[in-house]
Amino acid sequence: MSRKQVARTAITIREVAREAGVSTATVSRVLSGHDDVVSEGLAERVRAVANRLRYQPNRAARSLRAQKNNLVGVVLPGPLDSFFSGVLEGIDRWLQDHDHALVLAHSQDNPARHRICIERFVAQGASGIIVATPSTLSHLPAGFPLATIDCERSPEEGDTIGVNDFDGAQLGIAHLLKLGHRRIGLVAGPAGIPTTSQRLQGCLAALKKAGLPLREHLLVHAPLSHEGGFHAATRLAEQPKAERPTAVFVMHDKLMQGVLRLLRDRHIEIPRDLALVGFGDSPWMAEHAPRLTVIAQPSRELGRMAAQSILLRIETPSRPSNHLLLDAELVIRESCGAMAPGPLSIESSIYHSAVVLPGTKTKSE
Amino acid sequence: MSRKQVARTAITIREVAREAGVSTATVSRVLSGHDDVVSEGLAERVRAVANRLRYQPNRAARSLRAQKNNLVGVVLPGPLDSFFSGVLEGIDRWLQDHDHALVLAHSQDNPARHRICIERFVAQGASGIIVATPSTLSHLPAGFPLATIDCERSPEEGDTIGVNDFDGAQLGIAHLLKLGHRRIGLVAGPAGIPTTSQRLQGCLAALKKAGLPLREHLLVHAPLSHEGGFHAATRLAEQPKAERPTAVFVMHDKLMQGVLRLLRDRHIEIPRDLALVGFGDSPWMAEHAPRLTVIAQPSRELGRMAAQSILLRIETPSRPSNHLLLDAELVIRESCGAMAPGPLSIESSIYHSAVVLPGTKTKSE
DNA sequence: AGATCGGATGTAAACGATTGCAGAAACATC
DNA sequence: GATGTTTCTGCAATCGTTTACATCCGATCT
Repeated sequence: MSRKQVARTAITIREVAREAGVSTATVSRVLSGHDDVVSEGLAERVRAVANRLRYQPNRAARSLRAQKNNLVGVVLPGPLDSFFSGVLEGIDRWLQDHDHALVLAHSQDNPARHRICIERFVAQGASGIIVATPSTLSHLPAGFPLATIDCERSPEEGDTIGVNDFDGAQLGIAHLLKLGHRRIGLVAGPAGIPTTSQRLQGCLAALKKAGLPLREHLLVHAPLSHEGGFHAATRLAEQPKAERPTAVFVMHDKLMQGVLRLLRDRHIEIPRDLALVGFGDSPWMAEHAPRLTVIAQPSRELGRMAAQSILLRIETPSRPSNHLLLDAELVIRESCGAMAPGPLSIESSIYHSAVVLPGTKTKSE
Repeated sequence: MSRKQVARTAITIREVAREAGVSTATVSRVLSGHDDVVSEGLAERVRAVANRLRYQPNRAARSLRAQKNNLVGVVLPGPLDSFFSGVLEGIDRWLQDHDHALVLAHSQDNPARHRICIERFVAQGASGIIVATPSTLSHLPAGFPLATIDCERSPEEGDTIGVNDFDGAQLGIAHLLKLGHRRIGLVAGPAGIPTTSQRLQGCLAALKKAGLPLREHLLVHAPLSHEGGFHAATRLAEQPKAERPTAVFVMHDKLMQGVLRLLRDRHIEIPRDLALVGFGDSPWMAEHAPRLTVIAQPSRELGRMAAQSILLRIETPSRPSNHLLLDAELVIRESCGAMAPGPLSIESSIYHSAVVLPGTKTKSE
């Protein structure tokens, strides 16, 4: 009688209970894993019925009762570059494997919007929030589960996960030193932001360790843009010949392409005329001709750790906040001459190419 | 008496009601916009109290009651390239502006995972789903609000939003023809997938319109990878000199870098020796030296339309499914010689560069 | 004046899942 | 056989909102 219409409403625990001839309590106990108090036979029967009916517990009801929905809010800046894409993927993967869902919001690099995103997450009752945009976070309840990625924050505001920029930069310089370079140009991001200074300090430490001084005229700061990189490179190229660097460490993805442009304009060939090391994990750097040696940030790993942290904190709000620093990695490719450029190995990937006639049918419209 | 502890639980509608001296029904009516039946004075008082207490309605309860949570699931393939990032941003923006939240899941290019993602969304009671990975969708309830982006599907399964690859490709060829090129190399994706054939058909149409035949030996299919592009370009470069193309249309981001590599290996200079047109909107193509002329897909727009569609469908499940095709756009840059390469304009961006002393303090540890 | 109407507010029943508590068997112990 | 113990299952309250329905009250109409 009740199915005079096609069942438009999802099936509930009550229907499973009725069908199996038990109470809803029993069904709940079986399906929620508290089945250790239910006799095995019954449990089996209930499971069978639930399965047959394709029963899916209603999340809203569950959240209401449990006073927590398994949602984790993630706030990212506007356009997702490869770094944030990696982070996002890492977060997603961990959350999916741990029965949580990822609610995404772009702050669009707008502090007001950023604020709104966070407030909305709190209002929606998100269990926790992961933020990857440095900004003020004053407006969330004290003790709210929070993790920040790669943005320096006062440690008392939740967990922080970051990249060890200092050691990463050291790696880059050390590599160049080992290849015999002594005049190394440094193209850094804008002074004053933590990432820039960490990386710079790493460079200095590596130089010092080798007993070399910093040549101040070989250090250039630039805003994080194509043009920034271009002009920084210009400065280096305009040094008197004897002072000109034999290698350059470009400490940000966004600066690299401008640098490359200048090198091309001046017919400076990599790695013949100049060794080059980048920082970041944009895929294009791996496929650029020549392929660029870089310090790669473990972006996926970063996301994974952030997700892990936030879940731990949700579980145990009182646990002391922890602060992770993941190591960056030196990926040696062709741009320092440390690896022969060589031709692409054909066997490195399955490929095919064929000529096809233009008669191929495709449904138009 | 009730606040012997710090208020750990969020405040509810009941507290607002008590504080304002009215019933919960009244509060609900005021706050949910059905305040036209409530006298203005009371409504004002209630609003004031709610505001003072920073009352935020509980989403879970609301969802449970309303039988719909305002969540839209989005399934994307594994690593987010710039296209999908744009799509995602477009979706997010629209949803944020329309009181819905974006729940993200990566399918990691894995059909099984893809299936799981969708099932999970359905189980979580998502109001609708947006999919951008072509795959089987058989396992979702008939009539479930669904929108697909840029993957050809049978039209009865929800709304579809796509790019007009046909016209886009025509645009690219037309541009090259206008510049006087007659031998145009075509580097296409793998045969058999809809995107490839649409673009190819567009090329043919443009050639036909100009009264030119397709030169079959100048058409090469390749798998979507660096190597694919490299080998395709190799084929073209190995044509007898008289047959060698004066321009090449590379119809996929992922093929472009391989092509560029070959050109560099053979010292073929762009645009002097060869004109080049790409397809896609990867930022690196805009900043590559030389900057590449491309057919750009309106990725953000695509996302926006998908979100808009899905909300309309959620609102009116019965409405006829619609199918959008957005136009791609020709972005003329330097790689065809149609625009003088010229130096970077300094005034095009605010920049600064400075030499700083290494003494800058940064907190270590 | 009494009946009627209509506007403003409150009452209480949903929504679906979980869980403390109580009750009912089944079994052991004295 | 009565009582205690254990094991299993059901009852019913609960989470916070929304909303159909009842109620109340003042105003209008006859």
